[in-house]
Amino acid sequence: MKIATWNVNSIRTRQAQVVDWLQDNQVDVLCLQETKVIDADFPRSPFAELGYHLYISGQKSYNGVAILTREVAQEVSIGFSSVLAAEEVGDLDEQKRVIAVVVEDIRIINLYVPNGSCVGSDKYDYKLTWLKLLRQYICSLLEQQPSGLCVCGDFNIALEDRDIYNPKDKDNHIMASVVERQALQDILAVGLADAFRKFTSEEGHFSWWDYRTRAFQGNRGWRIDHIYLTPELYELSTGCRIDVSPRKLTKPSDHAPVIVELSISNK
DNA sequence: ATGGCAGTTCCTAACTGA
Repeated sequence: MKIATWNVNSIRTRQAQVVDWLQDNQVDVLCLQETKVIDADFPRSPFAELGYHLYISGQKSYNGVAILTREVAQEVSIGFSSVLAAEEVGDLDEQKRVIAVVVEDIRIINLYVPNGSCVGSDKYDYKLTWLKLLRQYICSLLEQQPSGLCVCGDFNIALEDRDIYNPKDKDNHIMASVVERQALQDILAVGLADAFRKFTSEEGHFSWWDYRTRAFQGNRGWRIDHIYLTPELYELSTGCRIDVSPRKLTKPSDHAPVIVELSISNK
């Protein structure tokens, strides 16, 4: 079973690239972030024609998440409020950043974590509040999913120095600050492990490169797109890689897809 | 040190992203 995550930075702009990628990479589940489109305008048919079922939660201009699955999902849940009480969630579901499905008894959670803008900004506070709620959300789902969780998406956090091309002086930098990293560590401590780092320990592997500085040409990137697995699934994972090839295309997303393979029989 | 690019809408300017 193959599960992939990809921040496409507008599904309407990237539609053809995603279709091509799906044809070349026969994944069972594809989690998309930053679809940037309301549900009514999501380009469903090109993906349906490839045989995928679509589960989407979008909004105008910003954010937006979607999951494409080969098999019909056993369950679909949108937002934190599908799991947590309304008073806990507050307004944190207004931005469409969370969608989950159950496939092969595995719950696959697709996240678009807030960027946070600058350390100390209102958006940074929002990111930290959001991450605290995410921990509650994952804790609740852990209890009800004995077969395991796959928590993936654009986390907008590089957890370790080896995940950044130039990690110097990043303690107060957005996506690498000490507080953000600790917030993510607190989430992982509930029982999640990084699939990518099971197979690759060296530095120099990234999933995002800034458009503005021609960062991709020099591989000046960050690894901020992650796939985290509960212990049983982690043991069943047989590979995890970042596919940089779509980043080389004309008009690419600034992110590359990440794919994990699990040794689970496909029905 | 600064700004660089790309996407969207309130579309030829302003915003958000990371």
